[in-house]
Amino acid sequence: MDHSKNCGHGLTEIVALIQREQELVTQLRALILPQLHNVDSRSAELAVQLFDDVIGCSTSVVTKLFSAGSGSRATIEVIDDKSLVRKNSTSTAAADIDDKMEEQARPSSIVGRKRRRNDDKQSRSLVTNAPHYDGHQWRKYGQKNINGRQHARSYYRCTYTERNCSATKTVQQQDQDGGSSIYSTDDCEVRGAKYTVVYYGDHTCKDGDNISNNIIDHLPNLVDIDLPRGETERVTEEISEFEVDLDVPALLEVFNNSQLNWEIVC
DNA sequence: CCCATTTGACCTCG
DNA sequence: CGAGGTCAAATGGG
Repeated sequence: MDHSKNCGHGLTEIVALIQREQELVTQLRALILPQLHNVDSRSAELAVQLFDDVIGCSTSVVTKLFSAGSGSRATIEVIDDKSLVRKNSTSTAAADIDDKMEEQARPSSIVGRKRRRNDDKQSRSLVTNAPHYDGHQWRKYGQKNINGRQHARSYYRCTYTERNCSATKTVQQQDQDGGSSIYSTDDCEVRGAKYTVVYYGDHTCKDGDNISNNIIDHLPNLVDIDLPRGETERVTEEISEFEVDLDVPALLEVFNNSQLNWEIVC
């Protein structure tokens, strides 16, 4: 991949900047939401939506930039795993029709069972240290070992599927350099680990106003780090601690790292 | 007993 | 056919 020496130019740089922005927003959200919820749960709810909107906007920018450039060389890094990301379908209506035709054409070997892939949903991804602090409540429905990855990928869907909420997400812990241990129980490593979170679809479950109120309450349940059972408990403990008494040093560390990355990019 | 998670089987797509 | 995504029975915790 050749790239111009000039800093700050080109699609990839812009995309990298936006990715950084998304990451920072996510971290900011992780910092603010628990605090805010203690003070005013309504504001916390509003903040969740605002954060979502901000991230959604920047994702749209990336999408537009990419389609405008339609360049072949720039690989969108906001989405770091190409297998996760299908192009955002421009013709949703057509896709809909396709879907229905497909439904009919399918051999009905599967009785009353239909598996949909996320391909036709809007996807946006970000890298974060706190994949569980996204303000929504998720239920895990699967976990998979991915080829060439040190850590399994976890699959989540919105808890409120009964309310026609089709939002799903996948969480993939990024590989550590060195790769000496597959499942490190080292606190530092767990804390410093980064996760690629890919969101599919939008939350349509926001209507009820009692939903977001208990989001934060359940945060410890949202721990989705792919560790063997015993270790999950450890992490849960750690997150609880994090929630009750924000781990400011760790967050500062994160922010400091972000600053470093900024310098690299610009 | 209810509900969330785990886990292996199954399905879909490239 | 392999890899990734989803389902659903089993399991365990509250």
